[in-house]
This record gives sequence, C-alpha cells and structure tokens, in this order.
Amino acid sequence: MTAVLVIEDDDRIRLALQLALEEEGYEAYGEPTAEDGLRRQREKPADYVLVDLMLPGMNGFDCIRQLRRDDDVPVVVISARDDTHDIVAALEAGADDYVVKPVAIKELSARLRALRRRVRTVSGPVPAQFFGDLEISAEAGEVRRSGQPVPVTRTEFRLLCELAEHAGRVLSRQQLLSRVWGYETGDERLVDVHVGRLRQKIEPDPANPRHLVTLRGLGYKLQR
Amino acid sequence: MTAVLVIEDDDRIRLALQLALEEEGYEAYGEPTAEDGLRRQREKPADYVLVDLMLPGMNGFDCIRQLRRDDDVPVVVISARDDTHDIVAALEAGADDYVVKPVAIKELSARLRALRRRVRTVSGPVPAQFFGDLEISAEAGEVRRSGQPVPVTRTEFRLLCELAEHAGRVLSRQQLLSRVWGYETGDERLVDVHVGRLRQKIEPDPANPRHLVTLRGLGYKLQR
DNA sequence: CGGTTGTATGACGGTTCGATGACAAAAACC
DNA sequence: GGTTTTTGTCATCGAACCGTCATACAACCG
Repeated sequence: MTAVLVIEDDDRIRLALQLALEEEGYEAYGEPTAEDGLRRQREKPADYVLVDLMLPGMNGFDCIRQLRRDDDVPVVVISARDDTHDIVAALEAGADDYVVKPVAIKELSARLRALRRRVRTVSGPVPAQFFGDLEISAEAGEVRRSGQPVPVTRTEFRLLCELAEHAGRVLSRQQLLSRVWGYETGDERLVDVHVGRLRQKIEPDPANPRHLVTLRGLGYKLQR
Repeated sequence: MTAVLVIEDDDRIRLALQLALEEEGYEAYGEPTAEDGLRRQREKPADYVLVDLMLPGMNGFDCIRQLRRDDDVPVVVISARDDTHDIVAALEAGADDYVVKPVAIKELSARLRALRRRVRTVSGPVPAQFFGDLEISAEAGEVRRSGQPVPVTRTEFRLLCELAEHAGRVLSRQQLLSRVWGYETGDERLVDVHVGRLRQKIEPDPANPRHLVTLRGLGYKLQR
C-alpha cells in the first residue's frame, strides 16, 4: 500500500487529511513538526510527504530541502498561502507540487497519482550496470571496481547513478545540480568537487579519466 | 535549449505565454488547435507541452491522452476553470500539472523545473548524425571520424551542430554568428576562423573540404 | 592581366574553465 | 559528548580556448 506522511501542526487539519487519505486507499500517518516528520521519514520512509509551510520550529522550506537530500521522496506542499513567491520558493526548495488549503481530497489524490507516474519506481531487480571493470548496482547501493567494493558516499553514489542512467550522454552541471541535489540555483563548482572525489575512487588514473569524462563547456558524462 | 509547445486558441494569451517563456530562457512556439499541436509535436517534439482545455475542434482532454500516448512528453494544463472536476479529469487523462489562468510566469517556470527533475529521459542508443565517415552526436557531445573520437571545443561543437541541423543548406556568416554565438553584430571573420579550425580536425584534407564546404559570398554548408 | 573582393590560416594575448587542496560547518556515528 | 566522516565553499594554478589581427592566397571581374 502507498504510504503518505503528513507534516502539519494543526491537529484538526492533519487528522482530517489522514482520514481523507485513508478513505482514498492510502496508508496515512502524521507528525506535527518538521523535526518529527524528518525523524519519522528516516526511520520508516513513506512514499509521499505532504508538508505545510507554516510550522513551529524548523522552516517548511528547510524541511523540504532536507527531505529531498535524505532520500528522493516526492514532496507536496499544502499551504494556506496562495502567493507566487511562496510557490516558487517551495518548488525551488525541491517540492514537486503545491496546493492551496482548503484542498479537495479528490484533487490531492489525483495530483499524487500524476506524480507517481513520474517517480522512478524500482520495480523488480535492477540489473547492475557495467562500465569496463566498474560495476554499479543501484539497488544494492554498491559500487565495485574489478569486483572489489568501493566505498562511496551517498552524494557520490547518487551522482554516479544519475550519470549511469544517462550513460554516454552529456549532463550539464546545471542538470546534475537539479537532479542530484535538487538545487535549481547554486554554485556549479560543487559538481566539479564531487566528480573529482568520485574519480579518486573509481578511476585507475584520476588525472586521465576513462569513464567519468569532462566535456569542457558542456558538462560530464559516463562512458563505457 | 528546452523547447515548449503552447497549445492555446486565444492568440493574445498564446503569444503572451510564448514571449514570457522566451524571457525565462525557453524556446517557445505555439499552435492554436489540438490537431495542429499534435502534428507539430509529432514532427518536431518539444520537451514540454502547455495545453488549454477549451479548444475548438478536438477536446483538450483527448489532446492530453493523445500526447501521452505518442511520446511521454510532460503536459501542463493551463485553464481558466478552477474546478476540482476539471483538474481531476485532466490529471487522470495524463496531465502532470494544472495551473489556473491568469498564471504567473515565475510560477509556471518553477513548476516546469520541478517537473523536469522527475522526468525520466529515455535511455537507449545515443542518436547520431552521419556525414560520410563523420559522426555527430549532440547528446553525447561527441564527434567521431571513422569511429575515432575527435576532440572539438565547445564553440566548434556548437557550430558543427548548427550546420548539421541544417544539413545541405547554406548558412550565412551572419546567421551562424547569431545562432552559435548569439551576436547580432560582429566580425564575420570570426566564423571563418572557427570553420578553419574545425576543418583541421574533421576533414582528411582541410584544404579541399568534402563536407564542410564554402560557398563563396554566401556562407558555409555541411553536406554528406 | 591587374585590381578587387572574399577566404584561409598562423600567431598571440587575454580570458575562461576545470582540477584540486585546504578548511569550516554539518551530519553521522559511537 | 566527543570523534570521525561527509559536505559545501573558497582560492589558486595551469591548461585550454577564444577572438583579433596580419598576412597570404584564391576567386571573380572588367
């Protein structure tokens, strides 16, 4: 069953949302603060997160950023404010959709379904990809070089997966920032740094990369 | 550049949207009916489609279904009606988002970016164009001569892609300056220099070019 | 055949771009 | 609570690249 986490401080609204979602066939549970929600999501990840912007303690925007950094869970903002500024800021922070309270549950449900179509579903075992002696198994969350496991960090792993998914194609720094970090704006040098660190680990000769290559002025690509 | 197709019957709104999108850095073009839009999308697919629901002739909902059947292009509905029924129906038909007119361009742009993060780009063989033994792949950011990769710079690559896109047709220096460099005015000799450098790399005998040929007084063209 | 216009090309200085090491903040771990 | 790992920012260095210019060459025209 599809699980939805509702982060909303107003008890009445939160419970109403939970009930309505259960009515629609979701498994719903709620938390009153961003901190609680983040903890819950780390311990028992839901498939979707609904989050209010006006929360006590941690900011709603920061909460979104955090959610998108930890795992890649789809986030829908439920806010009382119908303001372009807020909408843009929330989407930039990494939200996938923004609906204004009071929300029609049928619409919310339809938006969640629309979102599901676009979200990467790990259906069945994803076969490991090979690039020469480099092996990337997305589901095992593991990288191997000539059979030997290579310890990579989460960010490095996501970056590598993104590149592997588009093997042979150039990805601009902007695209990578957007898809790996969820940043729509930001310093593109950040990508360089992580590519560099990744090369130290996966390339036999990091100064002359064979797989993770730079295309000056264009971006990076992973090739076989 | 990201291309957006706007399907909207009201000329004023359509043109306003196009202009606003171009302002935001998209390449925008428009069609007044669903039929025109579908044909356009089949011939020259855009990366996103914005579609109005109230269209003469074919229904907006059917248009969405058709678009999603043909290719998997992301669709955003732009509608005057803020009605739960319509929203649900449009999303069920396959739309990815639904915004109500009048729309803030900043919001629309942010929603498109949010959508982009989620869109899976089809993987598979990287498409390439051939000119004799010359191979140009825009997506791989790569040029090959008889299978061997040729190192070209960004400017050279853009120039070559521009010529390849209009294969067999002459492009004047002015056109190239405008499309490759974005200069509306400038020294046309600049094009000569880069064409020269490109020939050194991709032509077996740069002095007697076979593919990248000069048309005296007119410009350059790339032929097979 | 000279004059003229248009094109090819080599050289050079300034600039941009990417790689990398250092560092501080944040997070994760114990 | 303290320690280690990870992350993002910054500054710097060197290489690659770009655009301009000068000159040489080729094509066209009367």
